[in-house]
Order: sequence, then C-alpha cells, then structure tokens
Amino acid sequence: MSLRYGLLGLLAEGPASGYDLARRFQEMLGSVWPAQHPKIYSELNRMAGEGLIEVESEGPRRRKAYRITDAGLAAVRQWLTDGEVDHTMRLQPLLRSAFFWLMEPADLRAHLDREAAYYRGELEKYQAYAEAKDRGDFGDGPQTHSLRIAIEAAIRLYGALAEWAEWARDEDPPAGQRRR
Amino acid sequence: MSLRYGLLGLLAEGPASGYDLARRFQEMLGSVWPAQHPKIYSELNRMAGEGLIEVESEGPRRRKAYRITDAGLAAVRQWLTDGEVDHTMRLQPLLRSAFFWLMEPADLRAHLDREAAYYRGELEKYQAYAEAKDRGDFGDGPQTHSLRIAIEAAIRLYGALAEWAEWARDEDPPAGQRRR
DNA sequence: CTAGGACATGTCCTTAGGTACATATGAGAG
DNA sequence: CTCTCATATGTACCTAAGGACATGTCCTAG
Repeated sequence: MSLRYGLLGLLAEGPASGYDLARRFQEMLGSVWPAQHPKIYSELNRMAGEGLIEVESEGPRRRKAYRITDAGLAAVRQWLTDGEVDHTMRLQPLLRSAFFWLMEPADLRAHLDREAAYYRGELEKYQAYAEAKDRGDFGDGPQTHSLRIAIEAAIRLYGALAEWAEWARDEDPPAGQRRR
Repeated sequence: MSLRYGLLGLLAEGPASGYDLARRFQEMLGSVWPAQHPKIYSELNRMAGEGLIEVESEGPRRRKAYRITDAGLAAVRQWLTDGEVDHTMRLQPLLRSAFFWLMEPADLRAHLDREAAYYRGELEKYQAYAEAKDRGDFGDGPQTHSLRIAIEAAIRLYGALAEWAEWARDEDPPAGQRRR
C-alpha cells in the first residue's frame, strides 16, 4: 500500500492530477519508490471510491485534479505514525555482489567501475539538488524541509554505495578465482 | 528474473534442495532480496524444465537436491556480466521521509529513534558477521570473499541509514510545523 | 508407541508492479 | 490548415511476490 500513501502524501501538499502525480513521483520519489502511470491512475480511482480523495476540478484535455479529503489526510497520518515500517530492501546490485566469484576478474572490475560511476552520478545529482534547496531555491516550507531530509538520505546512500563499489574494485581479487 | 539468478548463483556453490535454498536465501540474501518458499519451489521447477538445473538426488522426506547444469552456470555468468543492472530501489522508510512534515514532532522523533535503533541493530549483526568471516570462521574460498564484499555493502548501507536517522532526529524540526 | 516438531514440497489465490497498447485533446510550428 | 508533440487518462494483460493453506515424512522425547 506504499504507493497509495505516497500519492496521498503528495496530495496533502495540494490538489494535483494523475499526470502531475506521475511526474512528481518519478522526479522526487522515483529513486526510492518507482511508480508507473497505470498504477497511479487505478490507485487514484480506487481511493476516490473509498472517499480518501475527491475530484477537485476538471480541466482542459480531460484533466482531472484530485484533492485529498479529511479521511485521506487522516489515513496518511495514521500510516506514518502507526503503520508498520517495511524495511525490506530489494537491491539487485547487492544480490549480484554475492556472486562476484563467478565473474572473470576483468569483467568484475569493469562492472564495479560502471557501478561506481553510476552511484557517483546519482550522488552528484542529489548533492546539487540539496545545494539548490539549501540556497532556498524551493522556499522553506515544512514540505521542503522533509524533502531535504529525504535527499540527505539519498546522498548518504549513494555515497556509501559509490565508496563501496570503489572499495570492492580495489580489493584483492579472490585467490581461488579461476577461468572458465 | 533476479530470484532465478540468485538461486542459480547459490547452486553454483554446490547442490542443494529447495528447502536449503530457501533458508540460505533468507539468511544471506534476505535483507537485499527477500524470497518465500513458494516462489523458490516454482522457480526451481521452471528452471528444471528449461534445463538450467537438474535433480541430483532424492533424499529422505521427499527431499530433492538440485544441481546446476552447464547451461545454468552459463546463464548466471551471462547475467552477471552482460545483464543490465537494475538500480531500482524500493525503500519504504525513505518514501516515508518525504512526508515527515505531516507528522507530529513527537511522533516523528519517536519514529526516527526506532528507525535508528533498527539500523544500528542490523549494522551490528553484519559487523559481527564480517568479523567472524575475517577471523576465517567460514574458510576463505572465492565465495566467502564475495560474501564478504556483500556484507561490506550491508555494513555501509545500514551505517549510512543509522547515521541519517540520527541526523534527521536531531535536526531542527520544520518551522512551519503545525498541530492537527 | 505415539505425539509433537522440524524437515520438505507443494497448491491456491490475491495483490502489486510493469509493459504495451489505445485514445482524446489542446498548443504551437510550418 | 494540418501535422506533430506534449498533455492527459485509461485498458489489457502478464509476471512477480507473497500470504494462507495442505500434505507428507522422519526423528525424538516422553
């Protein structure tokens, strides 16, 4: 149900259409919780049926903007405070790492180089974002502050992963490594 | 298809039954790639049908041990070197963090305390594991070396998350915070 | 000798996630 | 005026994931 609450959380900032939500989800939450538009639209319809959100206005190009209801706001808040936190991680790159011994040393090195570059890239993206935010480019409402906290998490995570990949790349390759 | 390759990777170390694989997946990969036994058994059956693994022996209690075939070994190796890395993260705690502004400051503080404690706990678990490994408790084959790299990633990730949660907890709460 | 528990494999069913496809509409370029 | 592109919403369908339930088997404690 995380997508549901993610949408409610975004709607708590103000009315938005499914299209808006899809874009904002992608932009600001895409790296911690991917969501495609079909799922978003169907979830919005479900939530409208349950009274958690309601159609605020219908605009041009069939645009429907939704507004969160009191019930919806209460639902997100309850989820945030009482809902059990799901600590499940699903990190394919780490799953792969358990099987590095099956790779050729050269391939592994190349792989870790690419991984490190990827994480460095993400890290820089979020660092730039954080700097813009700290300069006040996005105002300083409570939402902005929360977003800054989320960005800080991304910075620390990608930083940790980048350093890990570089560390692993520079580690001695396993002694028992053998060619196929 | 990550589960598939995870199973093949484990089977590359030696024959195992579905039950074994479920336990080992849970133990050593559970925190980066959860897998329940129904999925494992059905995936094993599918892979047996495709010739990636084969039944090595049938033991007591209906136990069926599988062995990886040459085709299976080639498949994991190809996945490891040529397969596109999926960098998707699905971290509910970070999704939540974008909506901290909706929480009461006291609830948020309690939440971040629990989160920090959780991450510290995981961190210690993996640190202990790493120390045992560095002492040589598990031998020092190439698999062990890979596992050590995976554990190092877990240590760095949980360390980063623990510090993030503590940092966020001790941050000034957003100025615009308002009561319900 | 029997009851309970760990071992071991599976089915069933529901939901979540994701790709591909379909369609309508308004704005702007040429 | 028409073509194209971005906006905007959806359906259809497939696979992955996961909870609930069912069943068989061997061991051991009492």
